[in-house]
Amino acid sequence: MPCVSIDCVIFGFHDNQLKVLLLKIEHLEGWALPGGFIYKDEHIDDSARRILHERTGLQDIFLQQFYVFGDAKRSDENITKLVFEKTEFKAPENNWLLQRFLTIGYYALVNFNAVHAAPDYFSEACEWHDINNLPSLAMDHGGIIQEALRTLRTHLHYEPVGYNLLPEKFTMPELQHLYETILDEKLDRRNFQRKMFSYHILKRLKDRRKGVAHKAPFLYSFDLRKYHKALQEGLQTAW
Amino acid sequence: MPCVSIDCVIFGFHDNQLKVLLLKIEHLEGWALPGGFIYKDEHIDDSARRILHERTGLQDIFLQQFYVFGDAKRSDENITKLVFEKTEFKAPENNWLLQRFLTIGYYALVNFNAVHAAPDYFSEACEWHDINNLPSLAMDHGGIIQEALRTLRTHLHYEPVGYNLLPEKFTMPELQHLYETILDEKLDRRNFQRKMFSYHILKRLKDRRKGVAHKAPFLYSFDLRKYHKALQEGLQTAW
DNA sequence: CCAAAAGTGTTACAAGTACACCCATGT
DNA sequence: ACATGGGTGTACTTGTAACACTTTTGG
Repeated sequence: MPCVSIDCVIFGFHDNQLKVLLLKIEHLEGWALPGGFIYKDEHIDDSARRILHERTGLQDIFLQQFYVFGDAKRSDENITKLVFEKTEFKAPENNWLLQRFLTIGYYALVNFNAVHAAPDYFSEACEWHDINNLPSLAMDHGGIIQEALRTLRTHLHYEPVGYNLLPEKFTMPELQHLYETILDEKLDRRNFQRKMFSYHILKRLKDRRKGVAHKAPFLYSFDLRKYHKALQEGLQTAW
Repeated sequence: MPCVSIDCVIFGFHDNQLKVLLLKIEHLEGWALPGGFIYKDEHIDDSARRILHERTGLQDIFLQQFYVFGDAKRSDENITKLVFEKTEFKAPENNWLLQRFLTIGYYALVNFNAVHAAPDYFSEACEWHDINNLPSLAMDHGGIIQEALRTLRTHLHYEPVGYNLLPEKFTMPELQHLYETILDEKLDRRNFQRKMFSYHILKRLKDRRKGVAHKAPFLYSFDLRKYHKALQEGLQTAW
């Protein structure tokens, strides 16, 4: 479909830091969000899923539309246009690829360790970047990331989030670090645990994390049935 | 811009009922949301504002993007296509107007009494309909209205809303009815008032509503400075 | 044996909920 | 005079926030 693209803000969690997957495109200065176009007969959610799969190899990912970026001037430094200008590829005069564009923002939550980042034809690199230490970004992609983060923070108050970002088994402190990183604020250990328990979406496993310094913490995993129920119905209490 | 439209769900409040402004289009069975297209050099928010102004004569209205409807099959009964089929107007073969469409949903909150509904060239009528008694609707417009209502209900918990839907002066029971109508639930009179006061966005006026049966209620209006501050920062406490 | 992280419980305060009485007005 | 809706206050329950002690483990 002409004049509309999809851009995905793909969040991962690693080393207690929130990461975003970015592409370095040849002949272009800044980094860019993985994006793509909508096929003629495709639901836009399927387009986003397809783009995500191409880039990460992952399927069945938490993915959500969050905003349409429709400033008329946002295409002034259109990535496609710049690439065309610097390569042998030529687009027909007045082709829609060179014109003003809308982009639909989706954000995705993925398990960092399960991702195999795959640069595409036009990309030199596909890498994770720390949300607090982003490189210079093309077009309005910096703003798109900030808006995605804002949305994620809001959603954190109504929906369970950890399942998508953490490995299957995790400790309570790890879950807490995830929340603290997303919200960018310190939380009280004891109150956090009580709140999490109150959602009834966690299963405490028999074993503990071994081999780490200090007291071995319990391992947990999500009770997926209850987790998805909570996702649908929302968490009754906000933060 | 081809293949993308904007549809506005325009909410008004009248007779203690929540209303939506709908168009009856000639040669078309169902009613439709006021919608339109995006000019080449226009921010999509400006497009929405323009469409709203054309239909209601109003400016400076509360207007907010809430979702993109991108099901590939949603254009199977494309309004434009149907109108073309039944009139002398002809579009070129394979014109984008006949193809698959995305629509960006905006919702607007307007003062019912200030609106002068204006049917456009293709419309027989432009009328308010009770949200609980909607006529049959074209395409996926019924779903769009439901999603807008869902969004409005959610926003009601974080943002002040009344200013856009009520006349300048109003009583506390009127404000409460508005909230009850949007949320579709009864609220406690005393707790509602306390909560509203706690936001510090209301000014109690000197006079009361006269000429009604029973005890004359106070009139209030919003403290606009504080109201807008609350809009930006959000209301700290949810419901 | 000790520093550092993990597990657990209690108390104080704020917010939300439920509820009852008095007052003013038009009929 | 009275029915009806409007104005206000108080007790109870629930949720949130602050905080301290004990346990385990690797170094």
